[in-house]
Amino acid sequence: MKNFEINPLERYTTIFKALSELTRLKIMWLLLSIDSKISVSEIIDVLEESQYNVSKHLKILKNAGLIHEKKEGKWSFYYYLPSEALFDKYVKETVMAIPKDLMTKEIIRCEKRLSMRVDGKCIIGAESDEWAELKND
Amino acid sequence: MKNFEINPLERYTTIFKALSELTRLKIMWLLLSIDSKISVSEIIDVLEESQYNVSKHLKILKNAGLIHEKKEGKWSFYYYLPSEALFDKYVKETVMAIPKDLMTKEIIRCEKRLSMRVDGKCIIGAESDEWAELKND
DNA sequence: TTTACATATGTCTAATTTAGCATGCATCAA
DNA sequence: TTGATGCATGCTAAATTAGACATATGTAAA
Repeated sequence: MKNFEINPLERYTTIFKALSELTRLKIMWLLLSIDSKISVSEIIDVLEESQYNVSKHLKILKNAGLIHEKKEGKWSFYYYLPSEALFDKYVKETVMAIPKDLMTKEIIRCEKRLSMRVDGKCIIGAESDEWAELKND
Repeated sequence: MKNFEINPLERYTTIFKALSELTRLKIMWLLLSIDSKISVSEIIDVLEESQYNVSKHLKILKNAGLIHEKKEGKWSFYYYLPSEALFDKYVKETVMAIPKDLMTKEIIRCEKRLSMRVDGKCIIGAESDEWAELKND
């Protein structure tokens, strides 16, 4: 984690930088939109990105303080936790102000992927046949 | 100027990227705060950055669509022009939500520098003795 | 028409960032 | 215990970015 003691303004540039990359912006948008946590493999499926990229981008978002992580068994779940800070609230509003139709594909794939959960839990792995059947509709 | 036709989402990542660097964030904050245009040499004096850096960072902000430019004689003035787009409005609110006390030095230097204008015009150059006397108070 | 000034920009280098690949480490099931 | 799954991370090369320096362009003043 970066040391913001040296220059407190860096906390803000770090947040903007975290949102300055396409995959991270998509992840952030999804986490702000779905009112639930999501696992790494689910994000991999939704965004069709490599496991490496998703993991690393999640770490950058997390280090910026934008999202949080919770481990459950072998899964790592990431989620957005509303903050009381004014800046953080506006960051959320800003990202949510991105026109929804630019995220159509991501929304559809995310809904499909999350609907495969059993009892609200992420059960099915990234490479499952069930997802393979669904994902390219 | 970047071609946002390829992926319209890049318009948004480009804006976040423009704000992800310290000097540019300071410039943006100042332009949002001072309800007036400001010349390149005034910014150089206020932020104590090189002419090269200020020019280049201004160009990045301008290419992101965050600020605008107006040439007057040998001066180039930059300014913020409020936008009707929801995203742009929230970007402004977000930047303005940065605690003011993190910009104290910049505020003071900017007020001093702008007070040196004559008839609202930027007259005195960056290297003038008058500014040299004031700037290190 | 020189000269000074304000600004932009091209080149080089160093630092940072990104993706691909491979590997390591848990956890869980068989 | 073995193997499979979910995830993190170290290494490398490629791409991007930032700053220093030098120079070019345009304007205004002498």
